[in-house]
Amino acid sequence: MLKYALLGFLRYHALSGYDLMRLMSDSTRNFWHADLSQIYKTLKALEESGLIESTIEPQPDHPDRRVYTLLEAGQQEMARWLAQPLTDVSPLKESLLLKVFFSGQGEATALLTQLRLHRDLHRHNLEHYMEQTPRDIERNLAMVQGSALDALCWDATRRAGVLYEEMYLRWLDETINRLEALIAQGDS
Amino acid sequence: MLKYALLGFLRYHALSGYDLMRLMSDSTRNFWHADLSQIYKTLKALEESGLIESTIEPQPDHPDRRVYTLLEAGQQEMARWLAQPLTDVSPLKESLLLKVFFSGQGEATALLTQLRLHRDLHRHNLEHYMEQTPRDIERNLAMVQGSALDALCWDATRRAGVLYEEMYLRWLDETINRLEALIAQGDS
DNA sequence: TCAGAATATAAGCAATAGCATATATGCAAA
DNA sequence: TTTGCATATATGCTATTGCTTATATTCTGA
Repeated sequence: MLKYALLGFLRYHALSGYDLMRLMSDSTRNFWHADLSQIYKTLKALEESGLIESTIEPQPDHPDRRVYTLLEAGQQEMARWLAQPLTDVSPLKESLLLKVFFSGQGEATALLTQLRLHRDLHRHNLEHYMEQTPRDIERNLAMVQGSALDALCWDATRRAGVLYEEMYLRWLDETINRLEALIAQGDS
Repeated sequence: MLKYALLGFLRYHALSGYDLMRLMSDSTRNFWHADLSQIYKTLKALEESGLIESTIEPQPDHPDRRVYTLLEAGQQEMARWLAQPLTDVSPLKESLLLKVFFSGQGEATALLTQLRLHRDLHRHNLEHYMEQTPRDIERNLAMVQGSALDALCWDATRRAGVLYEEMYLRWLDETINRLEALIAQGDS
């Protein structure tokens, strides 16, 4: 679905590969991301498919950039995708939970250390989504001249990031408490 | 990381590809999953790498099954993986949120329909994690003769699934309310 | 003047994923 | 007897992912 993420952003505004990478990093990172190499490859494939086109644009103080613009075919493809209902919950992959699941085979104290580290990481993420991401979204919305519905949609996805991090922190606290209690009992 | 998921289960108990598929479906589906074809391919690769071995086991009322057993090298590889700290939060990919993000370009009412559908899907998932998954986990724990720490770890990951679904339902309610309010204002 | 960072583009390649397809055995219900 | 489903194994193949690597321009600070 990287294709649609790129078409989606280009539907707002002509952008370069590097712009797209930064937009994703700012605005969608809690639920979508892509490697820069993947972005360039997919842009190339989209151009070869006739959905977008590009031109080289010199810049005064930076290297030249390749700016991509959505073509009518790309516009229609994006509209088709948006109209298409999503009927399944997408399955998640979560590395930490996989490790927790099998950590009964390891050291409870090592798991505890791991969970404490992740609590800090998630705190940091939460802080970012509550403080920096609203600013990034506001700036990016202004840049693409988004509508009221755009604003609601973008903020709703940021809000999902906030709720997710809060949920994760609650789970981490709970699990750390359970582990501490088990260790205190001498069962490991 | 499918390799480690498979090694992890085999560390408890010799199992077939089909057993592993069912164990994953029962116990880890909120944070890990794999296609059956991938499971078979990975088991084959693990056997070729000398981490596991297999034997064919006839069954009275079912087709023969190939049972995989962990070798010492596999045991050590799993222990190495468990001891290795996970220092990054794994980035998520969430198809619905990607669609929500770009739905400012579509119809607010179509998005509303989509969100209502997902609310039902997530309710169903939550019910499953609260009712069926504890039974599956209890049965599977008994089968592998898990320790108290195993029980805590397995239940903790189920609990993460519960909290995730509750969070998601809360987010869906919130977002549906915001959309309804926007539509009532006539801004879309 | 040079090094480091930011900006900017892009290919190589191995690993992973996912869907489709194929084949077979055995049981239960119509 | 036949059909459908569960059980069970496994390959083909395309798409996607992710990490590495490469190259270049421009600016800033030491």
